[in-house]
Amino acid sequence: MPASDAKTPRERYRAQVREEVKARAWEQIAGAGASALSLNAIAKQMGMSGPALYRYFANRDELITELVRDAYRSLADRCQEAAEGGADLAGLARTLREWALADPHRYFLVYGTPVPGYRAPSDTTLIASEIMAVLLDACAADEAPEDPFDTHLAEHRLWAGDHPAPAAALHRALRFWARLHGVLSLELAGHFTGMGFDPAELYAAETRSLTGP
Amino acid sequence: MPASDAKTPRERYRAQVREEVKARAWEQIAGAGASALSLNAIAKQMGMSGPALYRYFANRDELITELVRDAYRSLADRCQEAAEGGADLAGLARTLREWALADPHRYFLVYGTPVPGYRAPSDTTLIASEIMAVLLDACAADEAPEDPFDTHLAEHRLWAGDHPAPAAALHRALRFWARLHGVLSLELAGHFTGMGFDPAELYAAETRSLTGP
DNA sequence: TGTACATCAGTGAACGCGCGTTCACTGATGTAC
DNA sequence: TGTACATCAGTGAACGCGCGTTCACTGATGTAC
Repeated sequence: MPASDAKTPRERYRAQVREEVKARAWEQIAGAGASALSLNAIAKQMGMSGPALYRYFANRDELITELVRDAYRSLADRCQEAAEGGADLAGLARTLREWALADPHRYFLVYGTPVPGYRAPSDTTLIASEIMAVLLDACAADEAPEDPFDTHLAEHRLWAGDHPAPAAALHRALRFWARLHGVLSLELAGHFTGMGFDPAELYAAETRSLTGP
Repeated sequence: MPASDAKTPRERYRAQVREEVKARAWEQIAGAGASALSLNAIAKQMGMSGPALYRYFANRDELITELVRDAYRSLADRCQEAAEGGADLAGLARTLREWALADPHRYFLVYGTPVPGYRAPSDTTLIASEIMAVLLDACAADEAPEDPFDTHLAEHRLWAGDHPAPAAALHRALRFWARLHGVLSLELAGHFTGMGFDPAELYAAETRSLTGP
């Protein structure tokens, strides 16, 4: 029997059920947050008994891990697509915002308050650095004035791996994350509700501050 | 009997126990997050039976509300002290960071992922606007170049109440929140760990971006 | 093509746990005469 | 100063709930000869 990607019907079925479990899990997270995620509740919603899920996930933590991985993966994919489509920093900023607004709980699962008692798997770091690479490419294409922080980064650039971007570009990348994340998480956590201005405008202004003169 | 602030021994005792309950609650939040807060566990830790706490708090939600209020209050106080001490924007930025680092969970309770199923009481809005007023004072003292977002803010400044700050100052205030919050929440959620650079330096760089040329 | 066997999905009962909350109660502390 | 009464802190038992997880099992689906 040669090595093959062809899936047996059983494998296909397994994958299908796993996907449905994850879909229900997202619905549940959307309703009550990640810490309220319950295997029993998901099973009930799918018309199965609780223990049945243990055929598909070793335990609750493995399910959460899978969700975090998927969330991260989807952001990385969106960023790479955007970059291949020729997006600049402003384009990446738009991509990030669209991704975040499309599903705030997915955003929070990755960038929000850490889920108590949950330890992220190490391979999410890999995905994070994929995203960072896309961002650094976009940052390296631009020029920025010198800043004291640049000299700090010039000596602390391990996190950039072997990416050839100059320190000023690293700084731009961090600025990108911090500024956009600042607007997004305040907005998604509801801190702008009732204030009357349009968060999208603030997001746009912060985006300009990254790419402007 | 004239109206009086003098507390009876019983009142003093009640206040004392309430404070200890809250202190234990913070310890618990520090360990497992706000959504894992348990009245029974707090009671046990204090050497009392579970129902005893219902003498002091109507229910779990009231306790959380009290914690949120206290957290907000303490930040507002720190900001006002700083402002009275003549702090400028950079000084306020330092105050915010010190407050956040002193107790990350307290920070998250206010600015982090919303606690599922919990609705913040309306009077926290009042405290939030106290903080905003301090910030606007500091922002009004400075000048900044025109930005398209300023014109948006000029027509959406209800959130600033009757504060006389010009639109550019409102913009600076929002920038202050968004940029500093961006660094802080990424840092506190652990997204910079292992990257090798010093988050305090990034925070400082972002602070400069608020007050610089 | 049919039969014998292995694999695997799903069930139902059970375990032990901790939760928020109520209730009727005891005992100590304060108040009024 | 002493006695009678009201107030209130705290207890222990109980209710109903849902959780994650294990276990022995049934029954259907696939595989090998």
